Amino acid sequence: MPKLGMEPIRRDALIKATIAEIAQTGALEVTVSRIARRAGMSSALAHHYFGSKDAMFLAAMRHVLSVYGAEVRGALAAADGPQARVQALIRASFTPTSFRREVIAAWLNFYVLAQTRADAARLLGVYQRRLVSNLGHALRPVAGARARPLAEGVAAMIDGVYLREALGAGEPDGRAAARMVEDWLAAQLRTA
Amino acid sequence: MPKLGMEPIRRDALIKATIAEIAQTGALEVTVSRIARRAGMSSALAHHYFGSKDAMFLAAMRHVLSVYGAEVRGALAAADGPQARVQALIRASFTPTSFRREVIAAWLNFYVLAQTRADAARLLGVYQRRLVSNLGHALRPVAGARARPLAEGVAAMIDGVYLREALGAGEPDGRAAARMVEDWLAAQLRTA
DNA sequence: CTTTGTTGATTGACCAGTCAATAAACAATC
DNA sequence: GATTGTTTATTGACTGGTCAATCAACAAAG
Repeated sequence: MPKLGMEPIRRDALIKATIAEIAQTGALEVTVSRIARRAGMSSALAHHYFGSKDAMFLAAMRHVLSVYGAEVRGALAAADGPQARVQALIRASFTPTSFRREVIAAWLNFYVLAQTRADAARLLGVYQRRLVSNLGHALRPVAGARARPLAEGVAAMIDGVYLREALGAGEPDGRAAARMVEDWLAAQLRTA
Repeated sequence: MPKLGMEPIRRDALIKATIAEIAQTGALEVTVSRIARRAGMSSALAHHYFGSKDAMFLAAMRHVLSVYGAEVRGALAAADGPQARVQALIRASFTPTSFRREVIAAWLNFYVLAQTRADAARLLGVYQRRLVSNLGHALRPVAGARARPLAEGVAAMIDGVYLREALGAGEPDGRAAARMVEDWLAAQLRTA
């Protein structure tokens, strides 16, 4: 039965199962056994590949963050000019890939984890600062000295819209969410 | 040793200890024993008064939400005129009472809890809708038909600023946070 | 002596992590 | 191409510990 080269497949399955399990049962009740069962293997194998439950959490976080990071880079590469770059950054946070119940739930749990776990906080901080930095640079040609505070406002707005969608009843609407942030930013830019 | 009339005192101590413990150790590792010890009693007594761990969580949530609700009502009562009411609503979310690391941490954990626990979601939903509703009514005289979408934007902004402060390194600065939301709203109102 | 407050001890369940054992795939040697 | 050994994949069974919840018993106050 055992086939070689299973490691990457198993790791991937476990990471996805971890995210799914966290989203479904909440971080309070996730167990290695449940994750492993969802990923179609024994809990012993999960330990074999990740060593500990904590390591699995961290790996899952890194996965979510790297997917998001890739999306941002892709959108930036395709953007032409300052306005387009700002728009790309905002919309990248609300693409169908990232803006799904499951992924949103993962982000929420990562926020909570980052409150007490230093490594999680560090990981999250990197991405948060990068977003503000990216926004700041993109806004510089348009807003000059106001670029930095504006970038922080946009970042806050993105997070806030994220939250409300995560907790709202209906299906998350990425297009509407992005438009909201863009509208608010546009109004800011129109005021001297 | 036993003194009569201890129930309200014990309940209060347990609720506060629950919040403190969640903030300190994170929702993943809270145990009834730790909470009870922090509140100065045995775990058996904690069960005696609340019946279950879940009930303690819910009671703690209700406490945080009721404190916040009282603050909002107080601010609204003292406000005169539409602008003052909007300002009061925004600032009430960032008073020193509510805008402390510990309370922020509690809110974050409640958000996560609300993803999987129906009663928590219901409780949170009531307060979220009330905030948007309050903001909408206060904005009506100033913004007319735009009041509702503006209210949703302000609410999102409040949540977002909350989040970023909760995860930032420095001490939360409520005054600056409130000013930021007010500035963004002012810019929105200045555009037809 | 009943009500209220309080705890130590106990229980039953569960969980993270370990380990020994098995089985396939691969590789080298004869 | 048969033999032998090595690596990788995989699991069932086990362990040490912890936790939520229960209970019996005790102490004060009315």
